[in-house]
Amino acid sequence: MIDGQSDGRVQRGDSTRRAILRRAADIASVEGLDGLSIGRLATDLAISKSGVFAHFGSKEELQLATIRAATAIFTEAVVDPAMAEQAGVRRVRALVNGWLKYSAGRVFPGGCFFAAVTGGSGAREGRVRDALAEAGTRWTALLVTAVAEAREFGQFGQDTDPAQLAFELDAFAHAANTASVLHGDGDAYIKASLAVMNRISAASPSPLI
Amino acid sequence: MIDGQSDGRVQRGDSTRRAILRRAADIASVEGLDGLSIGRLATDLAISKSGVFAHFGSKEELQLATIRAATAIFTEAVVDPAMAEQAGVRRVRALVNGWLKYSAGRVFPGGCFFAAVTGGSGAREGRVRDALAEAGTRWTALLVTAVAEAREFGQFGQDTDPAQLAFELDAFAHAANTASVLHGDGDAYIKASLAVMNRISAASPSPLI
DNA sequence: ACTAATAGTACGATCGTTCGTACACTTTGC
DNA sequence: GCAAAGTGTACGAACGATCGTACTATTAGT
Repeated sequence: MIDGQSDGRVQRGDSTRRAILRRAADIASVEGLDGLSIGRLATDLAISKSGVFAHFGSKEELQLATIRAATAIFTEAVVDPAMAEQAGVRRVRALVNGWLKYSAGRVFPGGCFFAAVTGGSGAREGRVRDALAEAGTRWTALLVTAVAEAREFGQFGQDTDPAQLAFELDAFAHAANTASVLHGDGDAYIKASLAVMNRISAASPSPLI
Repeated sequence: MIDGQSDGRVQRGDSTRRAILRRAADIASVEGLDGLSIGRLATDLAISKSGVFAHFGSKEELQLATIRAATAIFTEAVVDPAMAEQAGVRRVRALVNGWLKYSAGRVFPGGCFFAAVTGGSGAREGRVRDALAEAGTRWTALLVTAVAEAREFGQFGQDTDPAQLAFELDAFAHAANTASVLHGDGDAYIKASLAVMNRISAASPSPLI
């Protein structure tokens, strides 16, 4: 059959693959990408170890696939809704607030997947680190672009540096994630929201006239 | 001999113990506290595995001792110099700028030890996570206190919320650390410095009169 | 029959941990 | 002063478990 859609075997394979990756992303968000183990995944999902292994061929490939899966989940949870907003400051708000909701709502049990995984894999060299760096770069670029658009629309002052503003907003969000995960401090999200609000209004054009 | 100082055995033991912990902190700052392995430490330091093990009795105890050692290094690098400054906004600046220098200068090869180690150990339960949480709490409290003092001195407006301001300053610092470690982005420290400067001057009393 | 997904088995390596032991040093009793 | 007893550090070997990976069946869908 030419149409791969209707091969039940492949469908079954895709389904278990998805299950593996969803579980892998959850585990990694708590224990890091090195906390992943093929044997443990197999036990958790009641699959044979070799069955899990066959899907990826190596642990590094499993880690990379996990990063891709987590990226997709993140995109669906944060990026897509924000891109549905109109460009400009509304989208900037949607991105940051969506991120905060994504972290607070524990889309991954360990909070933000990338924040959890960066420590422990972010300082090493190799394809895993590169993939993480690229995911980070894409997110930053998205935020910078959104800010730049808002400035073009006159919603931020001309003296606003998009990269700088994006850096600060992202910093607030990540700080809230860390505080929540490590200290169970739910107020951190309120602090972050407040900081974001104030920072955005501070960047509004001619606030003093 | 009553004076315990002169027991050559203990001195030797302390010296190797320090060497183990220094190396352990460096490794953990790159690979996380789970990346620590007794066997690897032994190999790196040309000590027997059991020799390393004997110093701690369990891996968890090694991890806890590593956290304590890293805390001491951090305190010496960041806290002590800042506490030597006069209380108030100068000390606030010294704390944050000292932290940035500590991160940029790679006192630990993986950047900030605690940032690196929190992902992967921060979301789990147990004594290791508790120790990390406590270290974080102490640092935050230090920063909040410094801000509160500055406000008492009239260096920040009365409407300044110390916890909020501390949260934001700390967020900038950590964001710079992450960007530097993950993307090799040295400009992040400049962004963070700028953000800190602006945020502090925004909190200065009556800036618009 | 052919193919794709999964299972089964086994491998070498490394993990944390537990032994018994050797050596260096200190303290004690004579 | 000097040997005996005690203490602390480090060693080497071995343990059971788990790791990633490599094979060869087996099962199920086309």
